[in-house]
Amino acid sequence: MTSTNKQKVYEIIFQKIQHEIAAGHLKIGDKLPPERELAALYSVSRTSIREALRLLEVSDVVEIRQGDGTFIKNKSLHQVQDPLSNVLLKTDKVVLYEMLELRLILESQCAALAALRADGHDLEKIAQSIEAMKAAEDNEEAGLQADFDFHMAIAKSTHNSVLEQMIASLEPHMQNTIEATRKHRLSSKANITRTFDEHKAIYLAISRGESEKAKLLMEDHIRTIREEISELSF
Amino acid sequence: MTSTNKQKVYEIIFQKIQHEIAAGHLKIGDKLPPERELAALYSVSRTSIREALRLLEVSDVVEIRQGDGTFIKNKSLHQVQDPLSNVLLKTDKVVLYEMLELRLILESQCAALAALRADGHDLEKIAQSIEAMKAAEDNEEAGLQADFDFHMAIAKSTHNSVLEQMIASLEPHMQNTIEATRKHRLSSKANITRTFDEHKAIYLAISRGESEKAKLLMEDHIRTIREEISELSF
DNA sequence: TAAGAAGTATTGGTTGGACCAAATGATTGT
DNA sequence: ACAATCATTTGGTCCAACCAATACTTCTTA
Repeated sequence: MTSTNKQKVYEIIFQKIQHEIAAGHLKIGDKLPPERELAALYSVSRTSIREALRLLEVSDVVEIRQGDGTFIKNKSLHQVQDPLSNVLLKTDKVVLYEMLELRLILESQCAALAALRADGHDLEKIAQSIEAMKAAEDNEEAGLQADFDFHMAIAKSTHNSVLEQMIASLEPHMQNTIEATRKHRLSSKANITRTFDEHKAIYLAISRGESEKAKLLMEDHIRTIREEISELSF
Repeated sequence: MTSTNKQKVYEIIFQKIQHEIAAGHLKIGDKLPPERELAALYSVSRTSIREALRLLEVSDVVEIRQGDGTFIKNKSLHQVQDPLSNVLLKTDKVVLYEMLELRLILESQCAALAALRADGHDLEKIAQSIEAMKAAEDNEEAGLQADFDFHMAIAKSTHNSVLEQMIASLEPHMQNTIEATRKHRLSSKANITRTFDEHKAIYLAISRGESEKAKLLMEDHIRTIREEISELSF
């Protein structure tokens, strides 16, 4: 994944084909359309199809036989299905609190794991997102993005790509709660640096390898978000 | 591998680069020569180099950054020869353990929340899945389903639809690990009731509202799965 | 002198077409 | 009915060109 989070063509094709398998459209033993046909189907080059199929082969999802074809070998395991595809994303209060509860579970553990596993590069990324948020005081969109980047950087620091993907899949909801929290906090000058301070404290705990403290601070951070959102009217 | 056992060019390049790393010629952090240079070095096309690098990337041996280069990320993975188990699908082992780590995080909290929130109907569903698993001793598929239903019933008992959806999205992976664990346990009569006992203990803790105990029991349950799966992969 | 902007170079990503190689299926001959 | 041959299909490899992201260098401005 590029730092701009733009997905590569072969990654997209890789995911689409896995989705076809997960959805039952393709079953074990089935033969995929030939490469040239897939290229036409997805409107990409045959090279991109080959790269995607290579990923599927390495993932043991397909078996590729020259002169014969590409066959479905196993159900997809690598790619976590988009868990939120069936959950209506709106600011309905119940769903919002459930999301926050999920975040509490996932992100507190992310913080704990990050404290144990973050390397220098990870810590730099986390620090950068904090600085970016501070620098974006007058830029709501940049501040929003920097806030999310902070949480994403911690998820990456766990060095667990599945966990990382799971957090990434929560982005729309997180943007939503971050936006609501920031709006609330911008109403009072005393609150403006609050998020910064909370993020900073979490970062320090992670950088010092204080796993349990990082976990508790992240729990407090998300519980505080929850309290503030309950104050807001919907 | 073709039926004539003729190796593909990108497989050869993949192995050569791994050998370079294993021999110490390339170290973690080192930057590989650019793709075009590697193509000239190995007298193959840039496409073949890209396919080989893709394999290295997926194997987590290198990190590829557009506009920057290809960097050695990990030492060459030890190539496991023929897998001993046909049940455990040849997925990327790292991803499997990452999945289990995610399950540990999510499901232990599910158990904790279920202990606080499960009502009579929830408890009955959990109990039913345990009974169903016991009754399915000679029916592998039914036992597999009942095992998964157990975990799903606990997720439902949290009364958090988002969390429930998240667990449901892990079904393919969970089916896989459940199947591998069950096959291992069926090899010894003493082990046959092990899953039943573990599930029963979790159920009792949940039914008694013992949140922390339910959490710890589920952690132990999943950690045991992890250990058994690591045994199977030898 | 330092910081920021602009320009340049490097390197990975994608495309499309051509050709090679392996496997399969169809056709022909015995 | 079977074997040999040929044609077709489909994956493997190659190539050159172009696009996109990142890093580095140079220039400008305060």
